[in-house]
Amino acid sequence: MESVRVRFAPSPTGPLHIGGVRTALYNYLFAKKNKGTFILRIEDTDQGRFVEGAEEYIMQSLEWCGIKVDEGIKEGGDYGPYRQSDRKDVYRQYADVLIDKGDAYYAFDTPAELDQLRIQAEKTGNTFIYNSAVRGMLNNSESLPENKWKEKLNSGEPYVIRYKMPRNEDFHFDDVIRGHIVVNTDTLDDKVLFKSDGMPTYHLANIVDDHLMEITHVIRGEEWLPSLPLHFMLYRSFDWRAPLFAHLPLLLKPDGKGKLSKRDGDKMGFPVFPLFWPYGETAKGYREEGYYPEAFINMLALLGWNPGTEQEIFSMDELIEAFSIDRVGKSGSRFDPEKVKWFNHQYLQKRTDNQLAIEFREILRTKGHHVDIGELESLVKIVKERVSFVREIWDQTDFFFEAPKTYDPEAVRKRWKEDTPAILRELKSELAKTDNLSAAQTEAVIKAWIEYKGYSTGAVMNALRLVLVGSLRGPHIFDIISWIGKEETFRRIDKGIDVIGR
RNA sequence: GGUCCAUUCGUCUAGUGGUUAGGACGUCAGGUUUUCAUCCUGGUAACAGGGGUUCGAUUCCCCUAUGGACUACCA
Repeated sequence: MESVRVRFAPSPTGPLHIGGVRTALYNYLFAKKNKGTFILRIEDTDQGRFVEGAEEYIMQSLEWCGIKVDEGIKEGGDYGPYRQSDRKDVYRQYADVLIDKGDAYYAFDTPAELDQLRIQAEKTGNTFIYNSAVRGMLNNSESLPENKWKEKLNSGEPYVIRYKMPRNEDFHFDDVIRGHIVVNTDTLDDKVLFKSDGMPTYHLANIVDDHLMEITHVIRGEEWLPSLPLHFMLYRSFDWRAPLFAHLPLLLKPDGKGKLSKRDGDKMGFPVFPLFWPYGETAKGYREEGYYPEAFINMLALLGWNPGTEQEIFSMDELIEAFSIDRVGKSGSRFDPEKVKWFNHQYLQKRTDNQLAIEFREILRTKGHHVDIGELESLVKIVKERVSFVREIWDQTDFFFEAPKTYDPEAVRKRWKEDTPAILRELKSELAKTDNLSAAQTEAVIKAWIEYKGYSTGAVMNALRLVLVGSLRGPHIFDIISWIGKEETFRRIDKGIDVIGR
């Protein structure tokens, strides 16, 4: 049995967005599920759109996501080079093969001339298609006499090589996700295969490389579906066996219209990139926003694919095990930023207190607090289930580190009565009698005391919370007292009485 | 405009020629929590429309509508 080889083939024109990451992920899952090879090929045949740093960004993004490349620029492999600009020399000979076979030809039309034709066609409500219908009237080796076009060629006049799309043929082919598709070749055009700058276009480079790299399955975005007939046609012309194709549905904008684009992130307040992109127009990434790669990947995997069971939380290994291309949907998926947060919450709960303490310690440092890791573990334990992100731990625990500076006026109005200061002072002296202020011990002491005195539990507890936290929020009050200690508790009671007064 | 693709709760989706059309996110309500959040329980909400085929269509076919992709010497 032939081994599976798939490739993710982005073009380094900027940061990879989540749609691209998902394509990479599905390729990876498919490869690993089938004990195959995942290849990263950089398609940089358009020199004009090359963006510095993009290639490195792509590799780092995959790494952060836990998508491991088997063959690629950094990893090496037997089918390199893995960057198309480094393969420049291999493409021309294949274009020539097509010319020799009569399946391609030289064309000398300038971009300006073609633009003109398109504009003219548009005026009459038509679309200009460079194909068998007009080929003979244009400036190419099909229309010109042989001596004429050879002369142009020899004189160094710029030219492109175009594929000679057959006339009026119903062309049948299959897509793993879409099924059987039939297209009449008259609706297709004579695509440029080789550009005047000496570089191949996507179509040629892609087919040649997939063949040379022995790719068995092409899994890519749906935006390529319209050019699939051309690609199959090329395989036929070369007399190569075509790989299987699977076109993934697109990711759509959360608010409705159109496919998700790189600009949507900042516009709608959620990241569309895995990592921060520091060049040009800067854009935030999931990593910097505090998402775990496992959560990000889990969400992405389920956007357009489902396991057919009700399981939702998947590790990468579980995804590999469960993945199947037949369970990829046909329609576009609207990206929902809310659901990623939920996934992150799930993954955060699965982390150990020690891991979270280490992560939180970094944030604490930036706030100027240096706390023993053991203490942080006990703190994290108290609040972890309340948060979805590590950075939110600070929002839930700021009052553990800093006494309240202000007191929520609304809470004061509702919970601070005439006799509150006196009660709190009483409570203080009651607590002073105890040395052990564990949460359980504190709870026992306070509750017994409240009962003995016949006070209202709500009144005491809320007032106490108010002086300790500054507002009516946060975890159990006994946990707070236990963590900050007796002295700090007393200081806060005094300060609260002093500031709130009466 | 042309070509191709798609269409189940607001969103991601399961599903079947006969189901109370299932789950998750969100949302709402109740419970737990002396607070807030979490959590638990419950509710809300969908087969785009019209024709067929059929004893019966959400499911199969056609049309329409809507959405999307492509329509470059970009990928």
